[in-house]
Amino acid sequence: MFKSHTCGELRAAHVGQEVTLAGWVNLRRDFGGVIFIVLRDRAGLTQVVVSAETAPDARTVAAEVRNEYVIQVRGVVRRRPVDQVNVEWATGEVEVEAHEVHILNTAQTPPFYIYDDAPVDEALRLRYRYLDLRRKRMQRNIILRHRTVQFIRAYLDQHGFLDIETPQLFKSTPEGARDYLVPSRVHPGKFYALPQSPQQLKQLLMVAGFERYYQIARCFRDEDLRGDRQPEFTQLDLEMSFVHRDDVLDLVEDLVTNLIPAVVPEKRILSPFPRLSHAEALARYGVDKPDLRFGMELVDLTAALAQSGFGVFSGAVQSGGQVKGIVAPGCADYARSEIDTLTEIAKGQGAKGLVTLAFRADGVKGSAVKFLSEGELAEIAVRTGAQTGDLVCIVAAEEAVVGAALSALRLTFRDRLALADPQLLAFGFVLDFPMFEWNAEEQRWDAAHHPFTMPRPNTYEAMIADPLAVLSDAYDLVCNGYELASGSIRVHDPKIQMDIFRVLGYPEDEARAKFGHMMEAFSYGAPPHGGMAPGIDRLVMLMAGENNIREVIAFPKTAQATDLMADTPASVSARQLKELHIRLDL
RNA sequence: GGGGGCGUAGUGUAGUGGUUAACAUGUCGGCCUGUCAAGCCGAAGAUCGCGGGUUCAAGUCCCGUCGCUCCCGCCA
Repeated sequence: MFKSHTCGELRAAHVGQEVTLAGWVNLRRDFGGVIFIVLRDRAGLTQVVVSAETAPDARTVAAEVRNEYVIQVRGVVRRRPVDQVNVEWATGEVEVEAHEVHILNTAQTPPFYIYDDAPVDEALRLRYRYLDLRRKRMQRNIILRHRTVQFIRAYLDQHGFLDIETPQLFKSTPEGARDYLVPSRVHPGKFYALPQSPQQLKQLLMVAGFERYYQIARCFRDEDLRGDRQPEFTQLDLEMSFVHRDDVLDLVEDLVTNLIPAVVPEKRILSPFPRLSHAEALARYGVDKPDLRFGMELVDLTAALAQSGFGVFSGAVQSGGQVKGIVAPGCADYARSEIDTLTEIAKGQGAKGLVTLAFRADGVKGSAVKFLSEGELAEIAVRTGAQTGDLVCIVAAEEAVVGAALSALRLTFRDRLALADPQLLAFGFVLDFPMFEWNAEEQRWDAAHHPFTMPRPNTYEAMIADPLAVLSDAYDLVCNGYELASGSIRVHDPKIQMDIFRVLGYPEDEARAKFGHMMEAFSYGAPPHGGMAPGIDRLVMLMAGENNIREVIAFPKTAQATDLMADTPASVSARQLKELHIRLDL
C-alpha cells in the first residue's frame, strides 16, 4: 500500500506516530523555509508541513509540487499549536511533519477549481467529469448514493427479497416511452430494445415463484430530458407476491422511513406518510405529485362565482370548468411587473389569464375588481381566508388547466417566499389513479399507468361500459413535488388482462403478439402480486439537496442526451453498419 | 418539435455603438519559517463561441449557427 492512513482519520490520538499518506495536492502554501501542503483523498484533508530546517530534501521536492499532483508523504503526526487548530476539519487538531515527499504523478493545471465548489460552466464540468467528480460536492453525492443503495440492499435482504438480474436486451413494447433499439447482427432487420423498466420480467419472476424480488435496475427511455430525467436512469425495482396494495405501501414507507435517518440524519420526514387519492391530490394541489411541505392549497370558488356577472368566471363554469384560487400571504403589494410574471406562468400552463385580487388596507385591488360585486369579493375573502396584505390568484378554466396553472403558481410562491422547509422530505402516497385516460389525439383509451395494472376491485365490473369510471390499484410515492416511485397491484388473471387489452383497443391477435408470453405465463398459476419502483436518482437528489439528477450520477448526459467527455453518440464505421444490415438515411 | 436564458483571458464576472476590453482568482517568476482561499513584488495570458449583416465605428444592434441550460410538448 502507498499509505498507512487516509487523509481523513488522523487525530490527536495519533500524535507521535510515523505515518504514510498519499493523495492529491489540494492546495500548497509556500513560505520558502516552510511549505504547507493540504493533502486530499476520498476520506478528507490533512495538512502536511515540510520544513527546510528538518527535511531539506523533502522541502526541495515540495517546492516543485503543484495543485492536483499525486504525492506520497512520510512523516510524523504532530499536534498543532493550540491557536492554529483548524476547527473546520476533522483532522484539524494535527498535522503531519514530512521527512519524505515523493511525487507519484504530476498534473496539468486543472480547467477549474477542484478545492472549491464554486460554480463552473456545465459543459466544462461534463467535459472534464473525472475532475468534477473530485470535488467535494460530487464526492459527497456519489458516496451518499452508495450508502443509500447499500442500505436498501441490506434492508430488502432482511425482508426476504432476492436480487435477481434481468436482461438489458429485451423486447420493444408498443406503449410508453420511445425505446432505445439495438440491432441484431445475427437476425437481419430485427432489433432488441433496452428496457424502459423490467416490468414484464419482474412479473414473470413472480409467476416463477420467487415471491419477493428486487433489482437496482438501469432503465432506458428515449425521450427529451429534464432536470429530473436522464435517458438512462436507475430504479429500485421491487415486486412481491401474495400482497395487497397496503402491503407494498407499508413496506416502502418502512424502508424509506428507516433509510432517511440512516443516511441523511439532518433531514426530517412526515410520519406516517400522508396517503391521498389522486382525485384529492388534484383537488387540493392541482397536481398528482404535490409538494406536501407547505399549505397554500387550492380553494374551490366554482359554486360561489358560477352566477357572477364577470363572464370570465361564469363562462368557465357554464362550459363545465372550474374557478379556483390560492392565497399568497403578504403579496398584496406586488408591482405590476410581478403580477405580469405570475400571469405568464399561468398562461404557460394553458390559462387564458390570471385574476389577482390584492387585499390591501384601502380595499381590494386588481383589474377584475370592477367586475365583481361587494358580495362576491366578501365571499372570496371568506372562502380563501385572505387577510389584509394577501394576494389571491384565481384561475377560471377547465379542470386540468386550473390545476396546472395554480400548481405552477403555488411552486412559484414556494420558491419566492421560501415556504418549504429545505430540511423536510415530505414523502406521501397518491392512490386510486384512474385506470384509463382518453387519448383525444388518437381517439382511443390509454392505460394511465400500464396495461398490467389491476383495476380496483369494486370498479372492475364497469370497465367495458365506462372505462373512465374505473380506478386502478396503482399508486405513486411523491416527495417535495417530485414523483419518486410508481407501482401497482398487477393483473394475474388472463381474462381480466384480455378485457383491459380490449378497452385499449388491441385486437386479440395483436395483444398475443406483443404480450403472448405474459398471457401464457399467467395461465400457469400466477400469484396475486404487485410492486413499486422508486427512482434512485431522484431519491438521492432530494436527499442530497440537489435539484438536478446529474448531480448524483457519476457520468450523466447533457440535456441533448450527449456525453461531452467521450463525445457520444458518435458515428460508427461503415463496416459495423454493414454487419448490422443497416443503411443510413440522413 | 417549440419557447426562454446564458456564451468576454485557465476559471468566475464587469463592460451607454466610440481610446490600448476591466476586475477577482488561477498560472509563471521572485521574496518570505506557521499558514490554512497565506502575504508582498513582477510578468504572461482574450480571434469577446462561430459565420454573416447594419454602421464612419460592433463585445455591445440584427440574422443565422453551434454549445450549455430551464420550460412546454413528450416521459405506459
